[in-house]
Amino acid sequence: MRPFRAPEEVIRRLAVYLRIISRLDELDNPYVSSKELAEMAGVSPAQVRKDLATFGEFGKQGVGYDIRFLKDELKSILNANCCVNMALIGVGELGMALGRYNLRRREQEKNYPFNLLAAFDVDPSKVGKLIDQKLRIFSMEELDEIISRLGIVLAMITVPAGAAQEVVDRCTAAGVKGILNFAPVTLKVPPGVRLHHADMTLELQQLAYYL
Amino acid sequence: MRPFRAPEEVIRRLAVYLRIISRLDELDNPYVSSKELAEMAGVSPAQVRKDLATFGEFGKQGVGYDIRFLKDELKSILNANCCVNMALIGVGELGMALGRYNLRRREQEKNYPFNLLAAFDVDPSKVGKLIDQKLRIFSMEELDEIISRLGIVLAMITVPAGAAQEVVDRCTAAGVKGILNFAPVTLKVPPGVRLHHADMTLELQQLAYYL
DNA sequence: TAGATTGTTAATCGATTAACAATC
DNA sequence: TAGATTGTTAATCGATTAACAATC
Repeated sequence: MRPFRAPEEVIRRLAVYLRIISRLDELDNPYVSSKELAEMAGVSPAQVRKDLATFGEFGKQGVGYDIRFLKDELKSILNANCCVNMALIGVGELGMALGRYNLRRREQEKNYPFNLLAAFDVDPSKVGKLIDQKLRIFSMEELDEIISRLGIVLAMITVPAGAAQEVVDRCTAAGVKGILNFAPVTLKVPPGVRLHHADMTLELQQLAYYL
Repeated sequence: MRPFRAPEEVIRRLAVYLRIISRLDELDNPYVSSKELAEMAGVSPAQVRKDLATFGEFGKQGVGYDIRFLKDELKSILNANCCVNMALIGVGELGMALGRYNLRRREQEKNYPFNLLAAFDVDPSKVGKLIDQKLRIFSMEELDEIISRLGIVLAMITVPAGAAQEVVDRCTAAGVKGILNFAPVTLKVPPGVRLHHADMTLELQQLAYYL
């Protein structure tokens, strides 16, 4: 049990490498070189080797990386070989679209690890309904109990900006360890909880600068 | 004509600062200190001063930053005081949700700079329809001509992963300078074009690592 | 003036790149 | 073996933090 955590740039790229080699047909060629992988990921070969070396020695000199082996190792590093239980907080239009997108990928892709188990909304007319005959919408009052009971560790937050901090506080208190926030607002989380942003407007503003 | 481009970390934080001071009431207190701004943005005061100093001297020693003045300066730096013409490529469920979200913010927020002018989809049953009685869906064949004619510089890509690269190629050929990609795939863009990713699955995979 | 806070410089930290010995 | 490619070390680059003189 080491408290070692790799830098997030490395983890992001590992996820990209995993996506790429998952699409490679290992029957065609069972090995891939850092040069090839780098080309497909849009980074340098040295970066690929450095990133992988963070977690071990996965390659063979003169040959490259065994695709099937590397795939399994990356999945193991990224916790992508087990189920990750998730909740969706806020079933507005965006939340609904993201929720259904997730359910569909979960059905269609074998080994898609993200398992959306519960949705929540303040609107009483939505509570009790099912999304795609599968995902139940609970009231906000039930949030703490459901999250604890179902062992939910990740939450996607698609509530209005003004409500986001309170939602985050309640989620983390109930045991959520990672949050993906779509609301255009800065949030605080307790130590040990990871917060990522998927804020469309912030991305657009960055793009606008470089015009 | 400045060939100077600030690092994207700085630009992202400037966008955050702008969002924060836009919510501050300058009648309450017309000045904000780097300490206060840092607290609200979740960064260090030194970072705030360094970021702002990249573009000029906006503060007064012993006093802080004039909120209204800083707001205008940040808007000017980020190109957020003029209209930015955008297109939406791919009107699936996610594209529809993002498009409508944008139209709504454009209506409700004065000075929201992003102007969604056209949507595109391959599905003939969607072509010709309007989204929220405002945004017309064009066929993919019309993409090049519409983008050039309307002066569209940013594109949000919400097509399936397999179609994304071709869409990007056509957009950039037609004059698009910035792309926000929602498809789970690595893309190549020509020099001078900026590409950002808003890939939910990649974010979730990163979060899963830190569990 | 005295207290506060900026702008800036220097020190630190961390990530990327380049190079190459090890070795399949 | 000869050629290829890894894992790793050292060099480079860039970003963050700390400290403080300038000055409102």
